[in-house]
Parts: sequence; C-alpha cells; structure tokens
Amino acid sequence: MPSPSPIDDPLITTFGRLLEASAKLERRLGASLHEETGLPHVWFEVLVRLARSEEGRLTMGALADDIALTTGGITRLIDRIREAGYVERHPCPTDRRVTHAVITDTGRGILDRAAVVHARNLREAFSGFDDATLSTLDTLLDRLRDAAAPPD
Amino acid sequence: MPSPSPIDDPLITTFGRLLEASAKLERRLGASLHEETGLPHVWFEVLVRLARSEEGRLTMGALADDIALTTGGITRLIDRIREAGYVERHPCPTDRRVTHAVITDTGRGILDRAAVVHARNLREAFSGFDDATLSTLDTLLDRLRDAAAPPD
DNA sequence: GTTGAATATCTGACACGTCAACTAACGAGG
DNA sequence: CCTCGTTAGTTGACGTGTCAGATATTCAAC
Repeated sequence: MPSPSPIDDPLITTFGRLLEASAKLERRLGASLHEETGLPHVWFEVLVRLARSEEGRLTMGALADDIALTTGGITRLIDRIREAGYVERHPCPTDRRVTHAVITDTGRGILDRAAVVHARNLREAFSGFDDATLSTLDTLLDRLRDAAAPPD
Repeated sequence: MPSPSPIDDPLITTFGRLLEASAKLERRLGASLHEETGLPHVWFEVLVRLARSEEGRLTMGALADDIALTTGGITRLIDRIREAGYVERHPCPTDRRVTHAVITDTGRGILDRAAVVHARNLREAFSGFDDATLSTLDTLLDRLRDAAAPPD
C-alpha cells in the first residue's frame, strides 16, 4: 500500500530538489560574497556578463534574459549599479530604442577582486566534486536551461 | 593569449549556469502551474511538503528551512496560504514556542489537482531526459544541497 | 527555584522585483 | 512616405521577502 497519490511523482521531487539546492547555494555563497566584498551576488552576475561581452556592453534586454529578470526589473537593477558607479548607460547610436549597459573601469576593478573571493568560496563548496562530475553537471544544467526556453 | 582573468574561472560559470537554469525553469513552470490551477508555485511547494509529512504538519522553522526562506518570510507566506484556507496554524502542545502549519482538507484537494497538472508540465519539459539521466541529476542535486549546508 | 543563554516565532521598516500601462522608435506593406 | 504592428525600455502601484529587533518560552546550571 504505497501512496498512489499524484504528489509523489518523482519529477515533482526532482524539480523541488533543483529549486532547493540552488536557493540554498545562492543564499550561502551570495552571503559570503557580499560580506567579503560588499558586492551583492546579482551585481556580480551582471558585471561578469558585461565584462565577458564584446566591449563590456550588453543591451538591457539581453541582460534581462541572462539574469532571468523582467525588463522592468533590469531597469531598476542597473539604476542601482549605476549609482554605485560600476556601470553606465549608453544609448545605442544605430537603434534609438535600445540602451546598452556598459561596465566601467571601477566596475572591472571590483569585479576582479570579487571573482577571486567567489572562486575561492566555490572551490570550498564544491570540494567534493571531481572534474568529471563537474563536467556532467555542466552538461545537465545546459540541458535544463534549454528545457526552460519557450517551446516554439 | 587566452584570458588569465579570475572572472573566467569555470566554477563561476557553472554556478551561474545553475542559477540561470533554475530561475528560468521556475519562471516558466511556475507560470504554467499558476495559470492552470490558480496555485502559486511556492504555495505548491509548501503544501507538498506538508502533505508528505506525518499528520500533514511541520513547524514553521522546518518549513522555512525546506523552502529556503527566513522565518520572517515563512510567517508571512503561511499567513497568506491560511487566508486562502489551505493551511491552519496549530500551537504545539508540548512546546509553546512552536507553531505547526497543518494542511487542511481543502488544501489537500487543490494540491492533488495541481500535482497532476504540474507533473504533466514537468514531463513535457523533461521529455529529453531518460531515467538514467534523471537519476544522475537527482544525485548531483542532493550533493549540491548538502554542499550548501553550514560547514560545521 | 532562579538566572541566563538559546530557541521559535512574529512584526515594522524597507529593499527588490513584478505587472501592466505608457512612450518612443523601428520596419514592412500598401 | 505613411500607417500599423512590433520591439525596447521606463515607470507607478503593488506584492513579497529580508533584516533587525521584540516577545515568549525552554532548558541547563547553579
């Protein structure tokens, strides 16, 4: 007499596990990063993506999609990061609807320092994972991200 | 002359991927669930955990830990779910500091209906994953959750 | 017993993101 | 070229979670 209930579907459990794992990791590692560098983890994610992009710039829309925020959310997030002096807004010369967020030198400076700290914390948290496991994880996460894309 | 920059550490990328994948999946699947059943995804997660627990009850603290919210956040979340009639608060008879959140019959009803919908959506989203892959994923997620636990 | 540290929950003030409505600009057809 | 449908970004109103501090209770040590 095991439970025939729909709430025991294994996929529901797996999905719950995914959210729990990522929420807890972000809370813990995000807190460390913030304490040790003053940089909130979301800011870090924004700055990394800008720094890795051509000319350190990305459109608001592209950034919103990367970080999984709405465009309204990105507008406000960039407002705050800009007030801190880590990014600037540059109107796009060829399409006047679009605005680029561009990382500043100050932004690159704090980002580099934070990356060292963050990488160290990550290495500690993932100390039980060998290279092969990490590579498997990467593959799975890529497939999960794609699974979230609209079904068109 | 590849980039020797600390921001290119592969662990930073992996971690970013994890957050991106889970944020996008939650957004998409959470939206479907809410549209089709009226139940916000967080409510679903709360109700599942209660339904699976002994006597359909859990302390506020245990629930906060499961869902990865602060205790203040759980207080307010349970307030709202209670107003909808899906849970009740029961003071613990043996320790008067603790309160149990208890799922109601109404709560079990809507949960069962939502679980069917959610499981169907998950099956579609995870259609490219075979059983072995899912089991690998489960294992990895468990290890990730544990990696987030305090280092004591 | 009584004291004091620890634990469980709640609350006010506030930060952050969403949603929907709005402005502005692009671009394909007629 | 204009008009209309689409796309990019911003904004006001609001929902939800956090943080720090308050409250109540337990428990171990004296």
